[in-house]
Amino acid sequence: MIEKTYRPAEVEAKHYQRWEQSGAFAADPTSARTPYTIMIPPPNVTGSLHMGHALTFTIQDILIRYHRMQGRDALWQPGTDHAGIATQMVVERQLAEQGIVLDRPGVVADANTRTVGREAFIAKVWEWKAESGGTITRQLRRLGASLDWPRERFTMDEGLSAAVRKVFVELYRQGLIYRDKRLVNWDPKLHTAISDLEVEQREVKGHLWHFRYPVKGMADTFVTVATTRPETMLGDTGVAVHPEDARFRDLVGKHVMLPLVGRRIPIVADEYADPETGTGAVKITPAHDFNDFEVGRRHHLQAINIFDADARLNDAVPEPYRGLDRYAARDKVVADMDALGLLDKVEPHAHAVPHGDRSGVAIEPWLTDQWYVDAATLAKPAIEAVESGRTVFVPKQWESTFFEWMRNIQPWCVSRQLWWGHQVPAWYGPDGAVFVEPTEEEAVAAARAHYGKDVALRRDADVLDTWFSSALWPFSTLGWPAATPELARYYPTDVLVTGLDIIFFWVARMMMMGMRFMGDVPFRTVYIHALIRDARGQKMSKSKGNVIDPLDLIDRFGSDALRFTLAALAAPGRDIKLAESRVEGYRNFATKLWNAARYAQMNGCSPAEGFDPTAAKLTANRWIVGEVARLARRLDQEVAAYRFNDVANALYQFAWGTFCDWYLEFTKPILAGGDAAAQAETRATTAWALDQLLHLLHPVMPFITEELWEQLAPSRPGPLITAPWPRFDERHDDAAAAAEMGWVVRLVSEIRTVRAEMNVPAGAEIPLLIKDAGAETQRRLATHGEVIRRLARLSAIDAVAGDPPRGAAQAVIEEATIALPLAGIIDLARERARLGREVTKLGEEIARIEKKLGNADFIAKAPEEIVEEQRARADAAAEAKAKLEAALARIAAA
RNA sequence: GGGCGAUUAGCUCAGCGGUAGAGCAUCUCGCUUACACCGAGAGGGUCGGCGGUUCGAAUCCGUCAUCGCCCA
Repeated sequence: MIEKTYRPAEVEAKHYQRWEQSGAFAADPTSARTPYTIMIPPPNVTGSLHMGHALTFTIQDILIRYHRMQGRDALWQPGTDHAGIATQMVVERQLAEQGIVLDRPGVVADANTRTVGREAFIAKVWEWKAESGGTITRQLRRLGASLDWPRERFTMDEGLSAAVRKVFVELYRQGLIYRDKRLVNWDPKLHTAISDLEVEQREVKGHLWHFRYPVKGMADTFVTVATTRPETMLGDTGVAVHPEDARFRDLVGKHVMLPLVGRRIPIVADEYADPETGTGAVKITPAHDFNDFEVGRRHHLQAINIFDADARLNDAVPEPYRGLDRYAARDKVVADMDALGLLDKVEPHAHAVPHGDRSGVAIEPWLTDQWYVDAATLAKPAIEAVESGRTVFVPKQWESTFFEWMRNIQPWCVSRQLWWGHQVPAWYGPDGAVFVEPTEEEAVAAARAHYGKDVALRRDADVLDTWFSSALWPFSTLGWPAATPELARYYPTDVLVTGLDIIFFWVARMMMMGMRFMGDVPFRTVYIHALIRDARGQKMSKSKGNVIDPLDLIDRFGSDALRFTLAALAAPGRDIKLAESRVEGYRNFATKLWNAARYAQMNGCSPAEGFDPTAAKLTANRWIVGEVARLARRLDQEVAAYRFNDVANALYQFAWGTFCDWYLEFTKPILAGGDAAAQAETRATTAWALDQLLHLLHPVMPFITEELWEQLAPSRPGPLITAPWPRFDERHDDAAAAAEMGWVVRLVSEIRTVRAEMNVPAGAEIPLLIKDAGAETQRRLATHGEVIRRLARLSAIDAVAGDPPRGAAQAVIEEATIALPLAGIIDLARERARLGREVTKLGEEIARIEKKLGNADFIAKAPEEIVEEQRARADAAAEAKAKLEAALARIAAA
């Protein structure tokens, strides 16, 4: 017996365990079925489930469960990435609490601290991973995600690491990886280069300092430059002015004497200097600004590095400034310039300052030796793959974002100054010669061949960007470089699902590497979903305190309710504002479904062996069969178009509206009545329709549907998760039944409206009279009288030949006029007013349509069927209006 | 500064060339044995402004305004 209320917590744990243990999530490389593959975009191993995850994984799970039921060999590949910086930070912080610091250059251990070496540290990270690294994978289970867990991979696994080394070596040999000295985003706190994508611009209220630089050889002549970073002036090697700027034309080619330093630096003409900004002259510090670096290159200016790894001033600056932190240096430079009378003015100035997204400190453009991937070359085939449609973006508009980024892609700095990650497979000989090989043995052999003897080699200390390994994910997880059956079968995958915030991280890099090493796209479709925001549209963040925890919502409302909410809100191309009331609403929906199942069970509606829905005889039953078929077809279309909001809405409307509000109500008089055959057919149909609904809902609400599937029948051939997706054909449709039940619905609704407006007590049973009923209407009344009586709370239904009695409330339904004789109950004035409003409304509609039909251009140019439709509507409205006017006349006469 | 997107019922959003919709909220009535996490009914919108294309525009185009996001 189904309990009175649904308790998600127990049900969810039970079914997830059963599914997982029974192998229901497993792909089968040996099967003859067509594969359907989704690679999980690997979440960060340090991460825990947030709303963005909940959305993206709900969508992926819907797709996977749907296609699994469709009979596809579904592979949803799980795993996590090693998140170099994030993981290293977590473990470093833990060690710091115990007074242990990494033994890195510049680190001095005092009496209270011990140091840990590289190998020991890496061992600590693995320990941490074993203990705490499974958080997100456990949480994904709470969400119901049906990942093929035994296939779980980690980017630092041996197999995936071998793939990384192979790719690095091959790209190096092909000249697509090289070492270069360029400006990188340097994080002075974490002591590593970081990617552009890990840099966030933060609006900072700073100042614009105006410095006067004396022009050499021209007494009392100064060039005034404005800067937000005074301390960098110690590294200035030029001043730029716009070539068209008349104010400075005479100064181009001359030099200024850099104050405090005493360096003679040139004034150059470069379009980078904006005459509208600041003073129109701009100081150039090639070693510490990306734009200045380019200017410096164009004019052959020296690049003087003035910072060390901590962003303290180094020995390249005059003695008094050495060793100062950049902010202390700023104060001192400003004070010293002021003392020299060279500080022209200081203005408040709000500007964007790049910050490391992990460390939170201002990043420093810094000249270092790093490893680079020639991304522009790798991007070309990826761009072509999207141009030619081999990979398609949904929604399509994201393709332009992809192109924009890929066509302007910069060299990809892949080295990081960390310990946790894939160490660069490069070894250096005593003279600096580099040997890039997959293994140390091979490097040693290469060195021996090179030097003619064994020499001591030093391995490059850097590790690779986490995204380097993630980029290989679509094939490295399948066993590449080995030619596994999985690789042959599941690559290219069907769809990559991700949010737009991460489009470049995953999509771009996986595309580049997939094209290069597999010769084919990694995924045929890229589905980009929206970002989740809070109810007010703000980005969720811990600092704002507006984070909604998906696990908290699961605890309170159930996993299915959260999943349904996310699906319902996942309209393509729009941000999602999540309000808790929505989740609550869909929890109610789950309860509604639960209760509908209880009703079915209490009335003995259990699945009938061999029941053929197309052979049902009762109109109501034929109707619901057709409605189920219509819903299933609709869902197929919506899933194919990735319209998850429409999937959810169609299910909601059908389940709550069509099935519960109407069909189950229709079954009540039949099941309470006497006809045994009708009862048996109705029980079987109810059970059947409910079963179909459970199938159709399962991808979105897997837990409650599985539970009801189990409880509604004593034995089932298997769990719902592996049940085949329902398929229907035209034999399931019955247009006549649909028309007939539609009429019943309209009639009942009309009577209810009149009752409510006339203030008929809800419990009162009143008679219904029908005037001018045609043969079909009479037949329908005879067939459905009982249902109509019950749903509209009528005492009797009678056809009348003449006019209904005075003082009856009236309404029109098709050719018939219905009357509710309420003499003494209804307020005639009120009824007159009501009918009058109806007549006016119809009159307005008729006038609108007539105006259209009176337009010769409309008749001439609009499609025939549109014109016909308008005529039909005008006729119907005119007929209804005539009947209501007659009804009004009868009242007026009373 | 460049690009993208949004502006539709009190709120959150669908609809994207031919009758303005949903959920929530509001109001009225109702414990009619599946369900008060419920049922029945109702009210509420000149679809941001202006201009254009079209027989016809919430829907296409232009422009302005406001608000977001991304990139400089």
